[in-house]
Amino acid sequence: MARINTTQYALLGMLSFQPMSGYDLKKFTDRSISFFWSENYGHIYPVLKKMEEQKLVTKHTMHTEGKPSKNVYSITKKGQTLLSRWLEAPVRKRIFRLEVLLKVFFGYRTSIDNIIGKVDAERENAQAVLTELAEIEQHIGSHQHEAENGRPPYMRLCLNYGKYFYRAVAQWCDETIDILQKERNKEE
Amino acid sequence: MARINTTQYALLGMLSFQPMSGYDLKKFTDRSISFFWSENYGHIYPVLKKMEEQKLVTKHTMHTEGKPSKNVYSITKKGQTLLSRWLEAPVRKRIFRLEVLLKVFFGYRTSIDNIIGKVDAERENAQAVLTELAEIEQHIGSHQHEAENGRPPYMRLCLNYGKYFYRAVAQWCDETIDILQKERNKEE
DNA sequence: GCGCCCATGTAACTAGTTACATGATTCA
DNA sequence: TGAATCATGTAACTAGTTACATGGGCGC
Repeated sequence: MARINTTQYALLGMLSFQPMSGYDLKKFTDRSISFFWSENYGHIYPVLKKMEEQKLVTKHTMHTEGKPSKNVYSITKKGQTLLSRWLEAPVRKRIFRLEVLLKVFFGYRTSIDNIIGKVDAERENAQAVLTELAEIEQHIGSHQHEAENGRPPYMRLCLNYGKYFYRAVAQWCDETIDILQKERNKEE
Repeated sequence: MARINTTQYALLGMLSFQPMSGYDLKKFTDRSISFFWSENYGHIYPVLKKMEEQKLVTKHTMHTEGKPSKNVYSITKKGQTLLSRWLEAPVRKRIFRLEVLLKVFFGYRTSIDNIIGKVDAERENAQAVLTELAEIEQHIGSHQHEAENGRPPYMRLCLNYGKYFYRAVAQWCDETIDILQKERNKEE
């Protein structure tokens, strides 16, 4: 069985843009694609090491004045080939698990107010992400031409997904809170 | 650190509706809440065992004519207390990882047609889930009164989430395919 | 006789998180 | 001098998946 390490492909993809260190990769993830992807150091460093052994990346130590030196990784030809093959493979269906819906589903075992609170927290989170997305959009807006350069606006398409998704979540939260508040009033 | 085993709470919640076996729990998950939750045997059985040791559930062997006998688990008082506490705890933020967006994001490393194909598969999946949700809705529609019995329609609220979410995904897919097809035509 | 559903379980593995340990430089 | 940022890494753990092993009963 082919084992698929999604983190590996995420790192290879980022390195296909430019050589980066483990620290850089984490920063890039957190700042640019955090709304649909995350990584942590405890996973990044071991995977980089493994990829170096397999010659998918090469390591170079870089010294910058006034900063600790760092290990910068570059993707190799072999790495690029592997990345391309992964991009062509079908997307694995990952059944997502929504803890908040599990709590709503078991709502009978707790108070309506508790559930309303949980949904409200979800709403606030969705709003916060939407704000964040708007900021990223503004930021890439000013670099649009350099970044896209006549090619498909892939970053923008990802941002769109975020907007569609979190807007839908916010709407559901509003509707749900409304329904639950009416239920609560009925009880009184 | 308090360790949180979400599967454990999912199982406890389901057992709070009625006593079930490992097999029943899997069936329930697949048939009723698969659009936002999943479990597999390799996780269910060990967790049930662990919960029995901790006296959160009790096991009884049930014999049914013409069927293999099965181990039916019931939630205990202690289990109910733990479930309530979990329901009141804040929802843990689980950053979801969307493989399809990762592929879109790395679109420059492959062909537009490949990306269009991936998005199209996503669209078909969303449509299929929407159909499935409609079927579940129809099914619970006929049992509405018994199930909800004047209490908040929690199942329905979960279904609504699914509808909002997959409709949003389908819309994004349509829009994205449209944009990418125009890009492809530009290239020719 | 075959395929499907019922039913339970383990072993091996892949994936991902959290906590800890360490230490440099910059800036207020 | 202390907080923030830069930078790398390991150990221990939690979570989740896949494959395998086993076997009975039902309906066509």
